[in-house]
Amino acid sequence: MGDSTKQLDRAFAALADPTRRDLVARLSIADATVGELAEPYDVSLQAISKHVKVLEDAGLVTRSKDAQRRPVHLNPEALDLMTQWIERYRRDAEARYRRLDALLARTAQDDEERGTDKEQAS
Amino acid sequence: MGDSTKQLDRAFAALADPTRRDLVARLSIADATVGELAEPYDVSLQAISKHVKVLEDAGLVTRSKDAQRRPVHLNPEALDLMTQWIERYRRDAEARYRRLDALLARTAQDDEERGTDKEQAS
DNA sequence: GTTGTATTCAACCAATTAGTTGAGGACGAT
DNA sequence: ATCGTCCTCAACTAATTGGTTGAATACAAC
Repeated sequence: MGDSTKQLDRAFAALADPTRRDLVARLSIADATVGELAEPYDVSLQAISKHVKVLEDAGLVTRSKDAQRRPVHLNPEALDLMTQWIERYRRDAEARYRRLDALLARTAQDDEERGTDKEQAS
Repeated sequence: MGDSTKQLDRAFAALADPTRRDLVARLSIADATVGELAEPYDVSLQAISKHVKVLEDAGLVTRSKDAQRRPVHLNPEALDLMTQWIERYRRDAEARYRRLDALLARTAQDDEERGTDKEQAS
């Protein structure tokens, strides 16, 4: 199992939680310490610390050291990895459906021209 | 809690599993029945059926009825919803870091021009 | 050195999840 | 009507997860 597999596992799992998505949204505006991040929620500071650790293990954020503070910093490259995975397959699927739609439209037009309603093209 | 919140919860959680990501990858090529999907893996058919249900509850796939078969069909729009969420915040973060980098570069240049190496800007 | 602040570690609990096996439902073919 | 096929439902298990509280660490400041 490739290494990027586990990375994607963790990244998608990390964003599956609404609190963690909210943290990411806030970190896209500005870096913040764990304490600052925890302030708006009515869960314990430790719970938020855990959430940040999940984001960190997923590679979505990094932490630096500033005295006893640990400023959390969003890592856009990890987000980019996710979109690239998704977009690859979304594009394939959409291209396929466009081709299928075009084929169906052409077939329907042919039928109409021939005045047929329910025939096999053999 | 918004409705799109739960949708995103489920979609991200669904793609957090490597087997389910593999299913999505294969469905981007062609629709397939549960039996066909299950064939390559060495887990039970029921396990794959459950995985497909998770993808379905997340809105990532739909199922039609063809006799006793249930062809599974990838839904690119759900994937699009995910990329839109991610890209919004990725763009914000990257724009912010670009601005910060530019500022730092400018400051470093100013320092150099003044011949200073480690000074506070008041 | 003692105090205060910022954060993590550890142990625990309840809920969820990915897997199993066994039974059952829906449908086509004979 | 019965048989085989495709698939889901139900019940169970083991592992993971999001939350809790209490103790410990790291550092600045006094």
